[in-house]
Amino acid sequence: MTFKINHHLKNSLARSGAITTPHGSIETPAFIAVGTAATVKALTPEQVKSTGSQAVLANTYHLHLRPGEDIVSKSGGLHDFMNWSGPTYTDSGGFQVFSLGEAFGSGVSKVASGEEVSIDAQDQRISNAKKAKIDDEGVSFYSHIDGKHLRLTPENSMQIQHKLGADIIFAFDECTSPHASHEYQLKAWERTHAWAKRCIKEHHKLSKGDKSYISLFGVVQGGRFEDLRRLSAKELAKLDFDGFGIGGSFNKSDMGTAVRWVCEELPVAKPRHLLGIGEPSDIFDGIENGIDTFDCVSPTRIARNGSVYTYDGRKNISTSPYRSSLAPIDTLCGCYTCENFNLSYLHHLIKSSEILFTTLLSIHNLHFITKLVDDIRESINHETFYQFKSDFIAKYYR
RNA sequence: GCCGGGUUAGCGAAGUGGUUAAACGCAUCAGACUGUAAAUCUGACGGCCUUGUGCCUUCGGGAGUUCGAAUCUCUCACCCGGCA
Repeated sequence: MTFKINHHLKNSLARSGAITTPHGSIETPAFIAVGTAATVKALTPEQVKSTGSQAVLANTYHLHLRPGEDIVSKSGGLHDFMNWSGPTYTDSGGFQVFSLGEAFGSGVSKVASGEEVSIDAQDQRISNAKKAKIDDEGVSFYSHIDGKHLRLTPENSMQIQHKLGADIIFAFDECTSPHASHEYQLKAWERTHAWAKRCIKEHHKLSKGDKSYISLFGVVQGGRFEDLRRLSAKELAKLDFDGFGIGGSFNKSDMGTAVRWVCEELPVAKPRHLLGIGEPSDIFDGIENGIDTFDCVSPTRIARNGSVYTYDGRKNISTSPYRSSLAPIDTLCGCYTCENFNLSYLHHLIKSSEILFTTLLSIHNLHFITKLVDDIRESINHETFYQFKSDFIAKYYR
């Protein structure tokens, strides 16, 4: 993998460039479609490509559970298995440490509401769940499919990811809650940092000296704390990573600042991926503060739940106002769905539980976000970023 | 015409003499969704308002038995079977 920067936006951390992998290039900034189980839900690879998506990110934990990395490997690896010829990423399973552990049943997700939730209340709600348990060696899970006891460590996360064979893989990390204390975040960071070193060692062993094949990104943690975020980035920067992911669960309000702290410490020449973030305002803030790539389930998930992005904001088109609308989702959108179907039809498909709606709305949402990031890239190249951002945000959040 | 079964919220349906009817589905109407336990989840769903520990209404219609009836009796209406 190589990374080349084309243009730095003046007075900003933002830049445009390209990541080149064995399976093709990614023009950055870029939005990476999420295909957790080796499929972007509801879409064929051709449809994914038609939305403008340049790469797909799959998940180590989920593919390890089902069908198992050996099956994927025997099919020729992730690319052949899912018939996606472009670049691929795999997440390490680190997020599942969080979503099946601390966040299990607590209502806390990638982005917290900002309301403080007491730890006692959280413990109460999740006390009866068989949640993931973290120790310094690794993490014990209980399969959400059959309850079987499983274990992920930095070493086996690397082994699994090498068998899956994505172009870019992530170090195994601990994603923490935004409600966690400084004391806990420090402890978690120390663990994640130790794991990072073990991931590099195992990755080198598995690569057998051929580093051009699979690239490894380290994951910055540190929660909401500036000192820990900077420390994490600075220390990871010293290690032999090909790029970096920025992880953790955020409060909406400190999304931009946390990213800036980190990107000010990371080496300029290596790509930075903001893990799991993808709302329009967050994408602008991330890019402005130095992010090159994003992945997020939001476009495809909200599509399956009846919501769409438009230049006038997010809308739930399963609601009654859209029952008889003859307009497309967005008159400014050039996606397959907007060019061929009106809202009354899409509303009807949703209300009838016709599975086609999941495909049509996913196409629209992926196209929308991908196009937005494409336009942002152009605005960086033309030094019109700030005007583009303020125009978009003013209309979107009006 | 006779015999039997039935009629509870927009629909289906629980409740079959004893707090305050309407559980549970579906439909409807909203809200949520950010490295996917998610085509999912949450809430509202007889009426009214001043939104409360509030008021009113309601088990096909009517009459009766009873301290007390959606529940038992009679009667009328309608629906579904069966037999003529």
